[in-house]
Amino acid sequence: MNFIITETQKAILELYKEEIAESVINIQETRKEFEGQVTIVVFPITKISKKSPEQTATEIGEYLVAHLEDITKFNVVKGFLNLSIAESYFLKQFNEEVLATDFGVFPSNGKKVMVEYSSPNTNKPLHLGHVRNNLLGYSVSELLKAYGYDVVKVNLVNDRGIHICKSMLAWQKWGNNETPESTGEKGDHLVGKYYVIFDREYKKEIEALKAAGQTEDEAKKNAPLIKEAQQMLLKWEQGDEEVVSLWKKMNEWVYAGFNITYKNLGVDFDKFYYESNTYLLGKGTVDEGLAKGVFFKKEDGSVWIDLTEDGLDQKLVLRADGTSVYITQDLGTAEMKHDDFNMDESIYVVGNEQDYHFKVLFLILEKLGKSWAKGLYHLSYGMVDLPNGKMKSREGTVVDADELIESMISTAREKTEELGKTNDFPQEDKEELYKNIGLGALKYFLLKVEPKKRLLFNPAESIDFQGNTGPFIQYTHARIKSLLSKSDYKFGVGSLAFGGISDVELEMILQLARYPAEIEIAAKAFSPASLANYLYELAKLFNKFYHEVPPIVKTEDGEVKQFRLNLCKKTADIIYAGMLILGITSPERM
RNA sequence: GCCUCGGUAGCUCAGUUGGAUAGAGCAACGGUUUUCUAAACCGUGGGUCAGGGGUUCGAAUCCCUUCCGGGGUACCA
Repeated sequence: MNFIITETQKAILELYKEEIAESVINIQETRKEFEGQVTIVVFPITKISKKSPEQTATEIGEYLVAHLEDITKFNVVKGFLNLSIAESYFLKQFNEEVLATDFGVFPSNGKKVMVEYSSPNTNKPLHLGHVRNNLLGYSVSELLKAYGYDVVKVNLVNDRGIHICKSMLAWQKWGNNETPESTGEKGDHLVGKYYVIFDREYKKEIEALKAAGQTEDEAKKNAPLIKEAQQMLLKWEQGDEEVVSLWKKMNEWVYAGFNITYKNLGVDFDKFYYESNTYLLGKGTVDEGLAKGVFFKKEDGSVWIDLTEDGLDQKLVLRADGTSVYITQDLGTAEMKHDDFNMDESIYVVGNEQDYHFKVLFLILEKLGKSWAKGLYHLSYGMVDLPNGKMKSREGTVVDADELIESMISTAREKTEELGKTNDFPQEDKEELYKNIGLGALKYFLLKVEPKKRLLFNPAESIDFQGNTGPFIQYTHARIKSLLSKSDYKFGVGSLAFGGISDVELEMILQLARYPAEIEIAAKAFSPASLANYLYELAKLFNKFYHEVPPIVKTEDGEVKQFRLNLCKKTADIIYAGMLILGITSPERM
């Protein structure tokens, strides 16, 4: 549409004798209720024309029709100049751009980006909140790949700390040597069970101490269990053999469990980092900061940075006893990751409760003069809430990832069998299909919402399979595939000459042509949600088209048939590719 | 208290740099299948875009302010 902007600039120069910036020309798609396809908003131009909006629009309209062959006519509604563009223009665009094999494929941009996501704690199984993180991280990675980046997916596993010791201690005390093998339980669930047991017993002790006259805070500190857990952590840090081997054993159980969940979710990683290897990092960075005068030391020996000039607070970066805090580790880890991969950009997919932490982290790295600090980005997303509030692993009020996946698949099975769609499928294919549909519904449900918004999940209401859902889009794809196979489709660029394409067909061309721009928008915003909504609009439009047009398979006119089949084929291709970016597979049949 | 992110239909959500009468889905009601998959399509009803003020030819969108909700707030990660 650039030619319209250029020509409008010329029109203004000729009519009103003034040069005008491209940005002043506000161009948009014409609303359906008006005639035309492209609209120029002329209000901003009236300042130059010194005439009424209607008169300005009319003058420009007349100029454009006279000078551009592809603009056939125009109409003016208030300050809106609606242009009708020749059908041949769109047909040409469709045949030459949209049907090209490299349509929507971005060449490499030569940049490397790291996406860090998942980052689980190894003391409990994954829940719905983690699922959102994983799907978002995976999808953003795919999106950036599609946009031309070289992507490295990493997982920084939080495999050490007091929380792990809690599970370990409870298992030692009450576990009776249970193992995943002996119980048949998934390893992460087994370990999580002891985390819950710890919390339950710990609370009992707190209550007892409170009954004995201690305050809540005292009781929390003095409970024997928490002291024992802290002892255990100390031993772990000292390399105590018994503790370390228990830690290794239980972590292995958890990893085996996570691997299954990751596989079911369809997410993967190029590299794992373990906090047990990185938690001592960052002290060198602290020294560097002190030397550069970015940090300062207090009398007690603790190290701080003053960010009050940046509207933030003073922040501790190293304790008085020389041990690190969270941000110390993250400073060190950031440097290490950069040394390892030398990436241009780095995305941290982490929940919004850490907004402040990352703001501080990035600011510190910038103040330390790290050239790569400006390429860091915190992809912050909202919590997943249940109707009665937040999920809490300790209290067992969570939607478990494995159970959720399982229930999505069985719902897909029920619905599909109810519809009788898979009666002639081999058993293996059926299971594959149910998995694709169930996960398609789940993934789309979570990804269609803008990341930063928090999201409500009501376990009592099952995730839909109709309307604005994954299965709806998958269904559209399957429908097209069926149609193409029945029509014996062969690719061929259609004629430019034939007339009479309908409104829906025109809309489809426009919607299809938008795909590369949508990838770009989504990639720049790190937002699979906008892509998801685009794909939904495309699928919806296709279904409308499918109903309005007489059966394509039986179309007599070869050119019309070819054109319509091309529309179908391209729609299926884009749905397939776009859904893959969301991590969703679109079946051939469903 | 301060910082930060949200508040759009009964519910779940779209709404790019300010543009025309704010859109979908679900739920409710009604209709569509001798034709390529009805997980579809078409229609009806449903709104003080949290409230107020301002800027503008024009505000869900920008500014100010109040209310409600989430999160953070210096030695947890």
